[in-house]
Amino acid sequence: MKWKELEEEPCSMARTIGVIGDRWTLLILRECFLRTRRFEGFQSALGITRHLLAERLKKLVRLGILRRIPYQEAPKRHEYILTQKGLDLYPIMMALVHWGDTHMVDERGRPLLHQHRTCGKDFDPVIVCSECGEPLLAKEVHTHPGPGAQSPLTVAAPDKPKAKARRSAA
Amino acid sequence: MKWKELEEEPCSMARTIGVIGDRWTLLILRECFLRTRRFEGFQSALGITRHLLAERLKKLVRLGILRRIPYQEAPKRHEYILTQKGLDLYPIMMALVHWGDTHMVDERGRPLLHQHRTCGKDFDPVIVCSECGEPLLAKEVHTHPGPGAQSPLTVAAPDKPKAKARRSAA
DNA sequence: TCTTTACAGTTCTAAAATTGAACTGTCAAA
DNA sequence: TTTGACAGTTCAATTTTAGAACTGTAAAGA
Repeated sequence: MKWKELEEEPCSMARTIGVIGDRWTLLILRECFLRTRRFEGFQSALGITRHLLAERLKKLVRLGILRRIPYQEAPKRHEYILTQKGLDLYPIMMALVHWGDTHMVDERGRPLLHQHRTCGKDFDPVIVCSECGEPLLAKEVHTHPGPGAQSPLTVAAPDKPKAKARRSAA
Repeated sequence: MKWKELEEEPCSMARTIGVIGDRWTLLILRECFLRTRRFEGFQSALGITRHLLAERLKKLVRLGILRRIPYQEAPKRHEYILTQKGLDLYPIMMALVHWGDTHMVDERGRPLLHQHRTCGKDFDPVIVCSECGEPLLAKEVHTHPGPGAQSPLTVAAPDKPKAKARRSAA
C-alpha cells in the first residue's frame, strides 16, 4: 500500500490518515492551532528539519488545510493559516490531547488546561451522539455500510491474500 | 527530535502522537475497533508487511494499549485485544472518521455509517464541553499552563536554537 | 506417510523517507 | 559593509519501510 492510495481508499479513516496521519504533520497542526503562522515559527518550535517542514506545509496547502497568505512584499513572504477544513480538525486535536491528559501525564499533572470562553470553565472534551446527546461508548456503536461502501472496513478479512491477488492475476 | 523523546515531552498531544502518531499504528487500531484480533487478520486486512506488523503490535502491547492473550496452546498463539487504555482511543478514531466523512468523501457518499444502539439512530460524533455541554469551537477555547507545564506548547518560540542547546551545553 | 495449508512470526536486501548541515537570495538594520 | 532575519533549497548520511523469502508447529488431506 502506497500512501497516495490511502487517500483514495473507501474508508474515511484511511483517507484522513493519508492526509494527517504522520507525526510531523500532526505536530505542525498543533502549532497552527496555537497560532503559529510562519516558517521560522514552526521550525524553531518543533525542531523539524527545514526540508521536511517545507514539504509538509506544501502538502497541507495543496490539500486545502492551510492557506498561504502573503504578509509582505519584497521579499515575498507568506503566512500559513488554517482554512475551515483545517479548523475542522480541531476535534481530532482535542481528542489526542485528552487521551494524553488521561493516560500519559506524569505526577506533575497536565501541561496545559483548556478553558471554554462560553462558560468560563476549564473543561475536558467529551464526544457525544449527534442524535441523542449521550456520550459515546465504543461498545454501543454498530457500524454498517453506507452509500459509498465496498469498504475494506466492512470486511472481517476472510482468507484471500489480498495484496498478492492484484499482481499474480496475470 | 527523536521519536522516543516525544513520549516524554511536556505536551499531552506530543505524547499521544509518540504513541499512535504513525500511519500503520492508526490503521492497526482501526482494525482493532472493527474486532480484528489476530496477526493474519491484521496482515491481510491491511496489506502491511509482516515485519512492521509484528513490531507495531509489540509496541502497542508494551504501551498497554493492547493485551496479548493466548487463545491456543501448541503451537502457542495469541490474540491482541484492546485494553481500557486502548478503548479510550475511541474518540480519536471517531474524530478521524468524522473529518474524513466531512471532507474526503466522493460523490458516492460515506463508506460507513455508525449507529448508536442506545438511541437507535445513525449519528455523527460531536465534541462538547464537559462543563456546559455546548459543542466546542476552536475560537472559544483558551489554553493556559497547567500544573505539569513548562511546555513548549506555551511558548511562541522566541529565537533560541532549541534542539542544539541540549547538546552544546557541555 | 507425504504434502499442503493456516498461523505467527523472523530474517534479509532494496528502496524510500528523514536527518543534519550547509547553502541561496532578498531586504533591513547596525 | 557586514550582520541578521526570514523562507526556503540542496545534498550526503542515516534510519525506516517495503517486499520477499524463510522458520517452525500442528492439523487436514491425498
